[in-house]
Amino acid sequence: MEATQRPAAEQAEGAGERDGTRARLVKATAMLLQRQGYEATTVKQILKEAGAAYGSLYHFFPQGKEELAAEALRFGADDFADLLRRGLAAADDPADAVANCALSMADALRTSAWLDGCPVAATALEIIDRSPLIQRASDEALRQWRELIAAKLRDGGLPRDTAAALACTVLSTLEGAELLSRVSGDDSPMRFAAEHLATLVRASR
Amino acid sequence: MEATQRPAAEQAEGAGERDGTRARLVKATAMLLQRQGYEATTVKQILKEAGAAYGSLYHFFPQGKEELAAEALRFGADDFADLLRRGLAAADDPADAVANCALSMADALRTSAWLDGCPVAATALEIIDRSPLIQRASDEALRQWRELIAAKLRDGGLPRDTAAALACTVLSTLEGAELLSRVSGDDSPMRFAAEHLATLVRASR
DNA sequence: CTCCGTCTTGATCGATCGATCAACTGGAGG
DNA sequence: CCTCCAGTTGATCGATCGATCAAGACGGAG
Repeated sequence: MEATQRPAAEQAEGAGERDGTRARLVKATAMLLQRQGYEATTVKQILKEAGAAYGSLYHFFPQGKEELAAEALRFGADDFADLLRRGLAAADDPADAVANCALSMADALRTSAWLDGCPVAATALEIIDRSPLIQRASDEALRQWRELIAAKLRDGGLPRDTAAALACTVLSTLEGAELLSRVSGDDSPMRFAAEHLATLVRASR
Repeated sequence: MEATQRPAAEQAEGAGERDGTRARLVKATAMLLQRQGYEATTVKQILKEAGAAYGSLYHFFPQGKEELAAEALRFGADDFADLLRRGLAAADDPADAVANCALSMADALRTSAWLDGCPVAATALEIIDRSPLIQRASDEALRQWRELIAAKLRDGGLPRDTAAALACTVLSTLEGAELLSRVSGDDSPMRFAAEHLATLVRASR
């Protein structure tokens, strides 16, 4: 059985044409998970935001909210990966590149009234040991982002192991600075992170 | 055998709190908030964990779960502050002191199966813009910890502003590294943070 | 046209949520 | 002895949770 037949029009590209019901569900869920986490996000809220009905959700995601959330996290992860790629590509010097990422996040946070940051942090923290499916999706997102940063550090001349460890700390600092910024409603933690991460990267070569 | 049924702590010493039902509620709530956040923690779970009944909760906390959670966050914040104080006091050099804090957190996480870390992070992220009471308690906790770190950096000779900014990033990195460690079930992000934070502090003087 | 699989609709389900409340307990003070 | 009341108990509330399902709309194939 090689099933998987879908309308070619909707499967073709992820972007472009107006979204189908499935895509709208994923998008709406990704936004809600990013802003208020998993438990605080209700199915009703998702359906309203996506303009869909109950049955549609369970048609595309037979396992319900949990399966949809895992898919939404993967969607959000790709989105955030793009932000990192842009920030990293905007400077040759890895130190400047990392600082760019932090400043991009500071911008996104400020202009969204401290709502839009990392798409998995809130969900990941509350789901630990409660949903293997979602925890796994979160873990993969974080590893994907780490690797993006590590690659830039390697290009900058750092040895493989050094780059991997440093990339891990860079991501830690970005995530933590976002927490502090969102809670306090002030982007200075994010801007301090930009400055200090540049210092740290320079000190590591 | 029938000597004293009550702990001697009943003697009121002004503001001293007895280790009674109220204290048990706060303690149980603090633990649950730390591990699974606010929305995932149910009142029933709290009552079972604390060995209390519904009425007792609403007797001590008329505003219910939200009021109890805010109190529990303050309790947990003091607990975590003690961990930081011990880590910071264990070394004269601020760089070593900060690394100590990270390693202490790594220990606590590993020995608790990645459950016990920062007592406010999970709750803070999901509650943003949903409960001013709890968000305020989270913000105050983070500021308290920042100030503990900043004081150590000032003692190490850093100017006031420099110390404040650096303390902010130190706490960001600790929080983010805990996120990565808990999600991946691996304390290396926390240990990398220890190493890199020491490097960063040394590079800042 | 009919047939059939894909997708949508919303009423409805049982479970569980946070919260309320009247009844009760036991020790302190008169 | 009695009253008084801080503290406790658990049944019960209405609301809402995530999930289910029968019914039907829609469009392509025959």
